[in-house]
Amino acid sequence: MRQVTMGDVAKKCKLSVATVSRVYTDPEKVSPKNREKVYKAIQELNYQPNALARNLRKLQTNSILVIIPNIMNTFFSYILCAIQKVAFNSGYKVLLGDTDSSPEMEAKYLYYLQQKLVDGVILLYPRSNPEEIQKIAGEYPVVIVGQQAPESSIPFVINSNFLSSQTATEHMIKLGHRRIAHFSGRLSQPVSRERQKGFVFAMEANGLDVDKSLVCEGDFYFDSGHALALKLLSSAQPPSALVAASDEMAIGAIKAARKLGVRVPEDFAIIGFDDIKMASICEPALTTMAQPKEELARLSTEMLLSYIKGEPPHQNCVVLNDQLIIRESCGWALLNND
Amino acid sequence: MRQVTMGDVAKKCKLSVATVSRVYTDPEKVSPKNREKVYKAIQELNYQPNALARNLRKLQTNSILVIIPNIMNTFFSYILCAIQKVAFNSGYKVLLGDTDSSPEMEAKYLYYLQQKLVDGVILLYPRSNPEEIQKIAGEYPVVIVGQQAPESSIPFVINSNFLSSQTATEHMIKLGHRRIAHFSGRLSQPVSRERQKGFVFAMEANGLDVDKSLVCEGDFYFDSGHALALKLLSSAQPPSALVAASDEMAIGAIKAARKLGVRVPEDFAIIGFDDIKMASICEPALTTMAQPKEELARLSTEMLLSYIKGEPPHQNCVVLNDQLIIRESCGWALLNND
DNA sequence: TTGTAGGCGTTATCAC
DNA sequence: GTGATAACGCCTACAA
Repeated sequence: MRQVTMGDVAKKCKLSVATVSRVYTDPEKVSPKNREKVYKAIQELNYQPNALARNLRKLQTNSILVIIPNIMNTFFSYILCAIQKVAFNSGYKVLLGDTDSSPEMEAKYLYYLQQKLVDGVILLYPRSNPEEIQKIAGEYPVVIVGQQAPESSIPFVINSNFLSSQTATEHMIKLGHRRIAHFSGRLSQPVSRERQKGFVFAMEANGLDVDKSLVCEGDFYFDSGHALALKLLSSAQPPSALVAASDEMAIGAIKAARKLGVRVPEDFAIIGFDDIKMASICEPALTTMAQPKEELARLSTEMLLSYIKGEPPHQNCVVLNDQLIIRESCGWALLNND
Repeated sequence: MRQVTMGDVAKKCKLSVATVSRVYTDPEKVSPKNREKVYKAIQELNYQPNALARNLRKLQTNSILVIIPNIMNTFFSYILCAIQKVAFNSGYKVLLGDTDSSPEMEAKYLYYLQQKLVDGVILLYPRSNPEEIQKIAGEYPVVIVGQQAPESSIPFVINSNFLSSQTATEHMIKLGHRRIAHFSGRLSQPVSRERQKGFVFAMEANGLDVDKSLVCEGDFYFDSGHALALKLLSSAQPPSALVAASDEMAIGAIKAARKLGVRVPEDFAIIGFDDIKMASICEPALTTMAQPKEELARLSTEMLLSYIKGEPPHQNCVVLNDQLIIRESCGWALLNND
């Protein structure tokens, strides 16, 4: 069964394809009478314009690609969801690029731009090297989320990692902790380094020793937090508090503590980062630095879309603030109920 | 800067576009010498074939659309992730269609098929009415996951909802419970009805009364489980056990119990459905019926792709079995440690 | 306001 | 093995 084309519609209502086309692109330019005729023919033939042809003609796809480390993490899936909503409302489709945290996959996805498969890319927490990214992003619309693009003009949206990590650490210090551990993500990632620096800075600024054995490299995932906490808590001099660079690691640490019979927050206070869904549900509920996920998503998408349309962007680089959310895992309530 | 086309490559190596094209589609048919020339020119010009043109010419996109109620739920995001992996390995791209559980959105996404934006659709847990779906699925490749397409020939992959719900309920009965509650999803969805029926069947088959006030309609989400449990547990005759049709609702119920000082599983045993990530992490860890997510994803994708390629499918309808995963929330360990 | 016709960049079918 | 050339279905000057 051959596909119904504009030609068929045109023939049916004895008008030219140009007129039919105009009904879609600029209905005002068609006389009401003919417009009706066209609508009727479209209806009768159950015609739908072929997006492929339109795309080729206009050399654009009206779709964007979201490159994302791992949609299983609710932090990412939340952002993805928000991006899709904004994009959809602007008539853009979202192609999914889950990289499973692999730089190679990331690179492969970036080449979709060269193949004209998508009009632009939102790159979340990139893992591949900056040159690779710059090569593509120099020629096509790319917005990076969660990482500053150093010495390049790629637009980005990030949160205040250094500052927030500092805030989290100082929260623990205020609660009286002196021996505080920090779990970072892979230090190959700038985000991880920023958060670690914020921790170290806060410690030193408050005249506290940073015990190197308590500053550990994880990978943002649950298992690494679990393993690290297990090790630290069974050591000779366990810390009394933990600043984790992700909620997943923080929750892993909670589980580790429970396994060892260490009470949270009484014996071991924990603060996370991200505010994933599980943070409010786990036991005890996790105190955390909430990232402005909605804003991150909305702004980056809006930036990308105006970039695609060639509009001058309102802003190229945005730094958003995180928010400390106090729940149970840090012992604030304990202290303040006394 | 004009885009580099095949013509440019052809000119550069003094060959025809046909030959250049063949280097991509059928390299064997080009003499090794010319093949080299073409590769070199491609390299020098940094040429990438334009997918739009290719798509139009071949009238296919090599991409599929996954229509999904809510990617924030790790059950769905897990499946999505698995689908994407299988699709990617077969050279297919995945377009994301998060419907936020809205039938209208679902319908809109289905029309991507008519617009030739995608070659096929995997429809997860559809919410719109069967006629609507049938209209499109009759003409284009569609595979449904999680719902049987009654009296239509749309291929589908489901799990054994009735049976599994029965298994879950009988597990509770074996543990000695008599007054058991059931939380279903929206009863407008077949999945919900199946699971509810399985519960009722198991109760009656074991000679137990089904107290209507304990058979409650939720919506699969956390909040509904929380609210329903709160109500039931504060009633005059609270149940001693709960069979929930989703892990989210089950975890909501755990939280509700904790809020009321009801111990899980000692005073209130709970079993969930799905085996989302949080199930193994929450406190107490949730006993649940694990759906074969990986299989669901793999099979549906393979079915869709062979459907798209016009191959005769190995199978049109697949029913997979769930697996009972015993953790802490149902009290099995309690009983068996005695 | 409407119609004609030339692309958009590729692939596939012919001849050679 | 290679090269012209006609589609694929739509959009948009330009002409009428």
